[in-house]
This record gives sequence, structure tokens and C-alpha cells, in this order.
Amino acid sequence: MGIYYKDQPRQLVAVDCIIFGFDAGELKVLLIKRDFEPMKGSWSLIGGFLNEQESFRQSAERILSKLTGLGNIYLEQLQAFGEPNRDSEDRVISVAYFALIKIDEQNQNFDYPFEARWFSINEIPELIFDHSKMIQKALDRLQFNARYRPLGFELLPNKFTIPQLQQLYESIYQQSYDRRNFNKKIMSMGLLNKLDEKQKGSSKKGAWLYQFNKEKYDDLAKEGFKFALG
Amino acid sequence: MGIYYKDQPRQLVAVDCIIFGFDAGELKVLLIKRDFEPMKGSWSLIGGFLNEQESFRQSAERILSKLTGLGNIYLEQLQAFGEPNRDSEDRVISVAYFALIKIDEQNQNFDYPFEARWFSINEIPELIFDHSKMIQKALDRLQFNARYRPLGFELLPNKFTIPQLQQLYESIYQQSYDRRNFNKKIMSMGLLNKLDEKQKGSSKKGAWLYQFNKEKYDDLAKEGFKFALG
DNA sequence: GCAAAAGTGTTACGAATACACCCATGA
DNA sequence: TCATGGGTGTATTCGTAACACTTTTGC
Repeated sequence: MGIYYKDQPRQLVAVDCIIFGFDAGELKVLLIKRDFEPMKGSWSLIGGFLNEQESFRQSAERILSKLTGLGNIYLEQLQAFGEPNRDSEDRVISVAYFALIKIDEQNQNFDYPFEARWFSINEIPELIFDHSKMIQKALDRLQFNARYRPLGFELLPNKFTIPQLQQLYESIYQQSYDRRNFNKKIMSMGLLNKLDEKQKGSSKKGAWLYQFNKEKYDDLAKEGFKFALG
Repeated sequence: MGIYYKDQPRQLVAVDCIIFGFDAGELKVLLIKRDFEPMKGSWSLIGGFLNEQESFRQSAERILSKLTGLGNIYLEQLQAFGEPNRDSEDRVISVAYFALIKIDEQNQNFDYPFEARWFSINEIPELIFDHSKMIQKALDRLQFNARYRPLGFELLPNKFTIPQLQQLYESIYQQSYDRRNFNKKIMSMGLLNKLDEKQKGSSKKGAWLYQFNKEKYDDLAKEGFKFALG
């Protein structure tokens, strides 16, 4: 505790998380029904106040891990939101993080007192405060970054098929791509390891499974390789 | 003033500005010798505490306008920095903005009690706290964004020559480009208005002056045009 | 045997690269 | 007249875009 800053104002600081997932061919956002006042019962991003002695990222990880039970999630700071009246109750600065998570059957049991639900990005309900704006900004950032960085793989299961990857990009950019060209492009990067397994279910023929080779990407990136897709 | 958040901790919140400029063929950052404790006399970014009832952007504008006397500057939030011990005195959250300014002869008289100086990005001195990291992040962001958005023009005078624009990109990306190809590329976008004036001084022949046509860019961008340079 | 999704190859076009000479002018 | 930086065109290469048929298999 110092002396030089003692007359400066202090603010409430929160961390809010925009959690993206990909499921059933659609890009989705995880929202909760808020379980505390003000605005209890309204749809909201998940968030919480920053603890003393905790970094923003640690705070985001704590919040995410409490809700989803997952660790090791892709997390990136979006930006800070600080309009003086953004919260109806009192001035609260919010640092927004966006998270990309791999949805699968196992991790759909959220630890939350009220409801927690995935919403397609085309069907976001009305949200409290400036949370809609946060989602919009997060989506802009995801669209901008996923084009030039291999973020998409964070939203797919560890093993995925090319048609899944294509669907993902189509849902991020809300447009469709030619199958042959998409295939050629992603394959020409040499960043996918083909496995000896097929995924059935989505079709009778089944599609080959692949894994993203992060090590290879890191090596190539060091030498100036520029990922581009979408 | 509400009741629901009354037991939450409050933090000191500051805004720091990374000010980029382009001069003498080099990308530069404006730094100050800090005029208050702690770390008085050390090189630092310019910043200040967030006032009550002031947004981050307003705060950044206030800080910038006090130092440079300039308004209407390109400003973009970089991110918030919040490591608990980033400031030696007390916990201070800092929201960093990066600013792109058009350096010219008129605006070199800074209103600052100590020294304020432009440093080439290759010769940044030792800075207080995490300010070096902030500059590094800002530079990464500038490099990433300037490639796909017409940010470069914010660093050039209103009227500029193609060789100046090329030098700017060369200094941002620390590499050189072929004159003919650079020319062709920027011209093919159709975003520059050629003026009927030449700029002498840098050469005997003189180079034609151009202006960036922001309206045209905005129109094209709406229709999906993707700026790419560098 | 047929419906539904997966897989694949070729051609055409446009963008990026590599490269060299002339121009205007001040000294 | 010459040194300095400004301006420009073409050929080649590479990546992107357009396009249709065959394969597998569950029903």
C-alpha cells in the first residue's frame, strides 16, 4: 500500500467472458440467467468481480472453470469496457475475455444455480447492460483473427473432419465455400495430420478424422508462414 | 451509488497511451520523463488516472490533448493490463490505448514539465513497470492491423507521396518492397486522390502528392472490399 | 438401387513477383 | 553533365476461383 496514489478514485472492476462454441453446424455463445441483483433473472454473459491479487486472466480462468469445469481453454482478452453508466447499479469497469471451447457431450453440465444455455449467434436474446455490444465486438474480433490465425481448431474437438472444419468457417463468416477449394487450401498448408479413423454418423460413407499439428504451425509461423483461411 | 456491490474491492484505474508517429523515415514512439513519484525521472509512457464519470476513451483523449495539443487523433484501445504487482507503488489497473499521430513541424512543442521525446522503435530506452511490454503489444497490434486496415494514413500528413507511404510500410514491417509493385498495388485499390502538387525537398524531381479517400474506402469496405498492404 | 454426404482434378483468371530503363531537376 | 530520387511496363509464377463426376454405405 503506497502513499503517492492515496487521493485517487478507485473503481469496481469485473471480468466478463464471451464463451464461443461450435455445435450442430452453428457458432454459439454460452449465456446464463443472472442469479444476483441487479437484473437478476435476465440473460447475461458470465462474469464476476476481480479479486485482490488476481490477474485478469486468472480471474477469467476462475470464472470459466467454475461454470464449465474446464481448464486449458483458449482465452484472449478482448478489451476493457468502461462507460461510466454501463452498469445500472454503480460504475463498474469490465474487462472482457473471449473464450473458445470445444463443445462435446461430456461437458454440457454447467454448474450454475440458474439456467445456462448455448445460443446461436443469430439468435442472441436481449442481454443486460452492454453485453450485446461485447458479443458483437468479440464476434468481430473472432472473424478478424480466425482468418489469419489458426483459431478455428480451438472450437473443434481434438479429432475433426474436413467437412466439420468447413462448416465451422462457414458459420463464422456466414458464407459458403466450395468443398474442393476449401480442401485443397487447408491441405496445402500441411498442418493437419490424417488419422486412420473415420467418423461415421454425419454420413453413411463417413469422413476421415484429422488433428491439427500445432507444433508444425509454430515452426512455420516462426519462419514467416502466414495462415489464411475463410 | 448502489447497495448490491458494496462489499466488492475497488481498484485504482489508469489509462496509458502508446503514441506512434512517423518521421525521418522511421516509426517512432513518444515517451516522457515521468514528473511524479514513484519512478520520477524515468522514461515512461504518458498516462493518468481515470476520472470519475469519464470513459476510457475520454480519458485517453484528455491525456493526449494535454500533452500534444492535438484533437481528432486515431485512438484504439489496446487492452487492459492488470498484473497485481505491475506498479511498484500499489495495485493499478491500466487500460492502454494506442494513438497514431501525424507528426509535422508545427506540433513538436509538447506541454510537459519534464522532457518528452520521440524514440525510434528500435531504440526504446528502459521504461518503468510493464510499459515496454505495452509498447511491444501495441507494435504487434499495429503490424497485424495495418496490414488489413488503412491505418498507415493516420501516420502520414494529410498530403503525402507514394515514396513516403512505402517508407512508412517498410518501417512498420522492417522490410523493403519493390517500388514498382508497391505502386501498382496501392494504385490498383483506387483509394488515393492524386493532387496537382509535387513535394520537392526529398528529391530534385519532386514527387506527386496524394490524399487518402476515406469515403471511397468506407463505401468499398461495406461491399466486402479487403484492404491489404505490407 | 437410391439417397446423402465424402472425396477428388483441371482449367481459367487474377494477383504477386521479379526485373531495368527513362525522367526531371538542382547542384 | 551528372547524381539523385521518381516514375513506369512486361513476363512469369503462383494462388484463387469456378466447375462435375465418382465413391461409399445405410436404408
